[in-house]
Amino acid sequence: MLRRMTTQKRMVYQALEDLGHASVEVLIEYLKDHNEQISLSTIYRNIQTLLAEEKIKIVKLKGNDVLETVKVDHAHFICEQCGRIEDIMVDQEKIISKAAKGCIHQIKKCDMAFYGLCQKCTKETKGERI
Amino acid sequence: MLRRMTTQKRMVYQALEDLGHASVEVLIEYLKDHNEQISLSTIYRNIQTLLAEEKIKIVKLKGNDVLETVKVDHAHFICEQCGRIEDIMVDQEKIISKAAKGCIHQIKKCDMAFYGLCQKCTKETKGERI
DNA sequence: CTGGGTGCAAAGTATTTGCATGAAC
DNA sequence: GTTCATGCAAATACTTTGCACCCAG
Repeated sequence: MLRRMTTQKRMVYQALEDLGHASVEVLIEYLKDHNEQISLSTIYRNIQTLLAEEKIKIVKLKGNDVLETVKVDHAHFICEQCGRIEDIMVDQEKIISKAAKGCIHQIKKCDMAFYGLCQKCTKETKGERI
Repeated sequence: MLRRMTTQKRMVYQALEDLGHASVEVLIEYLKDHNEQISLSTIYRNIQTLLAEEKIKIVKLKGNDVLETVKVDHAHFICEQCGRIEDIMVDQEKIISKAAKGCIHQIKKCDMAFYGLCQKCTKETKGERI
């Protein structure tokens, strides 16, 4: 089955590029806000199509599903206070080889998410203490 | 609001202990199969309650949500071939301190999932090649 | 042209909620 | 006894699907 690139599909993909990370809900809201001419069912269908084509992927961060375009391997940082999600680079190869040592299985790749306080929230928290 | 421990809540928690990891669907099926006297809405309500009490948590592995009881920090290994999910131990402290070096944010904890071929599937795959 | 894609509305699923009754503490 | 939890059924998401029409390749 040949996959076509359509206006709507481009809209969905572009929205995810713009947003960086987005839940289905946020993605839909974004598309509506930008007055994009696209129906709900088409959004859902294109999410499925793009997932199947591996142009986007779905990850669970802090208990919520978020979509993102497929990028080079990276980990996520999630601020527990403001909810901000950011990409961070880590040496996945090294971590995988470390983990592989204590593991009888053959590890190929990994997903990582780090949680904590972002720079902004850290400053604000310190400020409160004065 | 005082949280009570009820028969049904115990059933939900126990089922997750027994199963190790389970999607909501599998959990429901398990409870039904064991002829447990519990209604659907109570299952959902207890999942919410247990999550709020942090007695269980929800993680996304290979695109699916799974529930598990809260255990000491561990990572997950997911076999890409058979879907088997297993807990593996890794030195999270070390990984966090490594990640923290290249990051302007304050990292407190992390979630990790490793993907690959489990021991069994590795053997089977090798067998095929002979 | 032709077959995959779209919009709409309707159908499915999954999850939540209101209310009277039952059971922890 | 209170107050929270349960069961049932109804309500509310959220997502998928059937179908006629449309457009990318």
